[in-house]
Amino acid sequence: MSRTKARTALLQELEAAMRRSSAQGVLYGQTVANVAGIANSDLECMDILYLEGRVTAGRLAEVTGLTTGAITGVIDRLEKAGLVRRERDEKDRRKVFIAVVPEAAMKIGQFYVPMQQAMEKVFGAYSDEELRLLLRFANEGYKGVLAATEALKSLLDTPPEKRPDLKLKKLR
Amino acid sequence: MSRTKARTALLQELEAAMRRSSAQGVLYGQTVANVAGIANSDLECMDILYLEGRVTAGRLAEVTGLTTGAITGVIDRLEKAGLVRRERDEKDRRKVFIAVVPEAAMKIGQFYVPMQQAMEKVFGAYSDEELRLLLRFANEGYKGVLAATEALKSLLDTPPEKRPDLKLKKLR
DNA sequence: CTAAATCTCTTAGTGACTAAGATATATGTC
DNA sequence: GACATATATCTTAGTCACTAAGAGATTTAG
Repeated sequence: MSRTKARTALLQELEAAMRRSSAQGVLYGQTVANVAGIANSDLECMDILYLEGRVTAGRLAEVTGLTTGAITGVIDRLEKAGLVRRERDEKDRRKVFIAVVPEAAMKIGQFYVPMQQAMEKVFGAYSDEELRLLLRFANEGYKGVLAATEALKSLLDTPPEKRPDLKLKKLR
Repeated sequence: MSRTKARTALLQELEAAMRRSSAQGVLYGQTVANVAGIANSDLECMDILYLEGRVTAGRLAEVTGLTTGAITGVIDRLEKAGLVRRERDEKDRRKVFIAVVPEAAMKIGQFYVPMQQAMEKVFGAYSDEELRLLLRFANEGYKGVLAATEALKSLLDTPPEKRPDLKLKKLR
């Protein structure tokens, strides 16, 4: 029992630590947007473009959870700033692909240097094997959060009175 | 050289994986705010109140990076929703402490259940020792991100022409 | 060839945000 | 103790990104 108790405490501490660091990560992003002089959502879209490459406007709406109308605004601003280009799909002319302009986007990349340096320092203290564990966790964590997001969204479509009444383990 | 190369690749993969999962974490938060019917910043403040306990309005502004005026709005909305209470400090009557109303805040806590369940499942696959490694990393990562945020902010105060010209290791 | 579906953009209206300053209280100096 | 300065929150006016609804353009299905 003292075994499980220790683990419970550990899990709780872990949850708090992850929330703290993830909250700080959000703040870092806000600061980058601020320094770069672009809106938060604009930066988020740049991030998606970096991770996914050339994507359609609709895909951006899907991933960010914004309406297509809002995305039009995002792209307008990013295009005006010279950070991305609209490219009509020749196969299906309804679609608009968004592509980053590499040279301009590098200016934004600069603002991630402090973060990269900090992370390099942190990672430096870990062995290859430990890093592999962290990688495994990051990937599994991603899948978990993705699934949780879907579960929560489906809750949105369920009328409140017939929701499966989530049980709280404890006061969050 | 092949050793270092493997590590470089590992670090790169790790960075991408962490960005992905942290981006998805942001989306989870947005979805919670949506389902709960409150603004994003309002939820962020609830989170801070959970992590730090009873704090002043000014502290909320400091931590979120919002102006005090914006925080007034946040608190107004949260108070109207019955989620927090304003409590004037009797020692220093200029200050206003914000305290969560536990019963009402639990309704928000519900929306974190899918996330908790997902994380429980993920964590379940790790030994106590591995979890301790993750905890160590989360704590060090937090400190790193915090420091990086400060470094970036100080960059904001430096006029662009005399910035120490950050060198990019590679296109982000 | 027409109807329905899909993708992006447009428009009008809303709400959270900032900047600047007002208000209230506290602290330091003489 | 009175006055100036500092600190903490709130108010106001104006701005900007967002949503909802629907229009326009193109593709797909019958």
